[in-house]
Amino acid sequence: MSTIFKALADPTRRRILELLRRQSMTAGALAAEFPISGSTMSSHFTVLRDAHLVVSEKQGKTVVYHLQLSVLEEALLSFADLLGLQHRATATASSPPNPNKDPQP
Amino acid sequence: MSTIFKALADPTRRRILELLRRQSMTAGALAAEFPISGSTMSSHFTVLRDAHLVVSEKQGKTVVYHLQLSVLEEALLSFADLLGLQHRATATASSPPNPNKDPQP
DNA sequence: CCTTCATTTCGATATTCGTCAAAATGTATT
DNA sequence: AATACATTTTGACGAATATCGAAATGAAGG
Repeated sequence: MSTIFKALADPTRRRILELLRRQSMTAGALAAEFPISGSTMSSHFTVLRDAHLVVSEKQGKTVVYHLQLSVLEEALLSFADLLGLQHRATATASSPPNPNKDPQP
Repeated sequence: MSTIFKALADPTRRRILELLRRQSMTAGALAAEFPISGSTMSSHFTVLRDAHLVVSEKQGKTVVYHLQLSVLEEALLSFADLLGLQHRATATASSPPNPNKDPQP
C-alpha cells in the first residue's frame, strides 16, 4: 500500500501512468516526454514496476512499458473501503479511449 | 495532488485517517494509539493538515482533529478520472458507522 | 567483431523525510 | 503568579529520494 502511494506521490510518475493509459510506450518514448535525464526516468520506472503499476516487456532493442490499471484500481478501491468511501462497481478493465493495438477488429 | 498522495504514502498517517473516520480525536488521544513520540505525531498532523485531509480545532487545553473525508474523496475521484477509472456515485458525506457525537437523538 | 542505439546501473550530490529529546508556547487550575 | 498539562517548535540525525553524468549491459546491423 505504501509502495503504491509512494509511487503516486511523484508528479512525473503520475504523468507516466497517464501517458501509458493511452498507449503502451517504450522507455525512450516516455523519456522524450519529460525534461529529465534517461537515467532518472529509468529509476522512476523502477519505482512504478516495484509497485506493480506497470510491467515492462523487452522487445529487441527497446523496452515497452504497459500500465497495470487493475492494480491501481484495486489499491484505490481497498483504500477507499478502509476509509468507508462509497463506490459502486469501479469497473475493471474498461477499455481505454484508444487501445494500444488491434484497432477494433 | 502530490501533497495528498505524499500524505497518504505513510502508514502512520493512513492509520490516523482511519481512526479519525470513526470519531474526531485530540492530538493526545491519537498519539496514544502509536508507539512514536508526540513531536513526531505532531509533524504527521502538520502533513495531513497541509494536505487538507484533516482540520484542527483548538478546544481549551487540547486540539481536536477532524477528518475531511470530502477532500480525500475528491482527490481520489479526480485522480481516478485522470486515469479513466470507472466509478459510479462515490457518495459524499455518507455517515460513518458511529458518528462523533450526538448518538442518534 | 565492432559500432551504434536503447536502456539500466553506478557513484555522487542535494533535498526531503521520519524520528527523537529538549525547549517553547499556550491554556487551565490552584 | 506559579504550576501543571497538551501540543507544537526546534535542532539534530540517519535513511530515503530525485537528480545527474558516466559507465556498463544488451541487442541489432553493418
